[in-house]
Amino acid sequence: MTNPTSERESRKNDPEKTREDILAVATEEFAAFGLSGGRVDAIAEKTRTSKRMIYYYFGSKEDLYLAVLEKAYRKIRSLEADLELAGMPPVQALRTLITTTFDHDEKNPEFVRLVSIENIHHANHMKRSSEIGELNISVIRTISDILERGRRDGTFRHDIDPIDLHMMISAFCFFRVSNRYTFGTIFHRDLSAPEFYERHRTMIADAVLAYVTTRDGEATPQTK
Amino acid sequence: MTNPTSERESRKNDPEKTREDILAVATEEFAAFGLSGGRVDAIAEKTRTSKRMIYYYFGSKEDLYLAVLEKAYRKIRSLEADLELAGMPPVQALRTLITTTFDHDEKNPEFVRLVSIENIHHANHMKRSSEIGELNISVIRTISDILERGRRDGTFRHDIDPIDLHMMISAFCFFRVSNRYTFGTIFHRDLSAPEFYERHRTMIADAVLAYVTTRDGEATPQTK
DNA sequence: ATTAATGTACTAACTAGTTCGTGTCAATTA
DNA sequence: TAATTGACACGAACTAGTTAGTACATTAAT
Repeated sequence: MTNPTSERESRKNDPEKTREDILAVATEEFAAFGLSGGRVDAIAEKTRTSKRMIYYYFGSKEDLYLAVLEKAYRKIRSLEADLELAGMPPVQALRTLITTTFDHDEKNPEFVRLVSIENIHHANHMKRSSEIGELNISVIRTISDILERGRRDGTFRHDIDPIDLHMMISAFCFFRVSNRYTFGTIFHRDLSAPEFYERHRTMIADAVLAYVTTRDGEATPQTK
Repeated sequence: MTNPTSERESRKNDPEKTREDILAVATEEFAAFGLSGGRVDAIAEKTRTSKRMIYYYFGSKEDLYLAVLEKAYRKIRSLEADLELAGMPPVQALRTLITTTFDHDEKNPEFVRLVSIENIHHANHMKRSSEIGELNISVIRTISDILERGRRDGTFRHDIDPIDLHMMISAFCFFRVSNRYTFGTIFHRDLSAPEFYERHRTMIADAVLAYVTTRDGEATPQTK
């Protein structure tokens, strides 16, 4: 019935490629429309395989979403690892960490969007993931080390918590990407435009460094 | 036919209350589950009225969502207006603006979530809103004025753009709330816990003030 | 020949939006 | 003053279209 003549297209099984293909398409779909907004059928259509395969490999929509999320986190983790900040003087190490974070978020808006989406869902999928739970504490050790050395050589203030500092750095870099659209609409400024890239990158690093290098007590005046 | 006996519950028409009721419930629903995740039927059930009324007053799910968003923005706008920062010395004015923003985001997580959700949707609804488009530029004027006065009396650096500074302040305050869940899961730290409130509030203000008060050229060292 | 991989066609449940009919109230008319 | 009318406010039940997930059959690989 289905094409009895010669042009019978033969199939090639390639499980890994199929899996990766689905993951890539799903990443796009979920990053674009969210978990509830993303459509399994839409993913299936954009894939060179079928919906059946999505369920064959990933079981459910939610598990597919989790796989997408895990892949995104795996990527950022490897980035932080090979920075070799331990060899640099503290100020330079911190500046490098900040600009690296900045560049990462700038270049990976889907990652930023996926994390935003996961927050809308109260991080419920992430909680179920053994993988993501473990593998993000390395940044904190890196920051602790930089802070420690900066304190010892007298350049950094003494009352900074590493997780707080990480939050501060992430906040800057993340917001610029995550809130692009509302910000752009309200202030008529396209935050993804190249003209702001260098300026914001420097500004963010300057701000964080200005903070960590202020003397403890006299930090900043409460009044003029 | 319908209950011929005495217990005929009479209906009271109260259009404004009905409208407000729907809006309040919809705000919760959309903030909790997003636009695609939020269910019109769920909203209808939690309301003391029916689904018919939602469509009667708001026309469509998307228009209801837009109404929710507009109401949220209307609220923050009124807050910024009555601050009277013009009378304060620049450093104090800026610190007040920062802590006010911080407190607002802290106390209105639904607002933060709605804005996150709107960014997932590329701010497409906001773009259609005449109301939101106009009414948020007042902050920029306020910041411009503070920066101007700070420059004149020699406390602030000269190369700061008011919109950039607003972004910086928003980023800090917003991220803490918007990324609560993923952050909490990864670092086992509940950012909504009261023990961090004062510390983060001070930290954020200190960081911004440290940045704006650094001398222009020597800002922060590129290397140690 | 047995298992792994894949495609087609389907379904059960859900979901945004609608239909149709009823209750409320205030202005108008008798 | 009592009855009438019509615009607005409201509710229950329904519909048409979608959407996540599956049953079943078929083809490749080892």
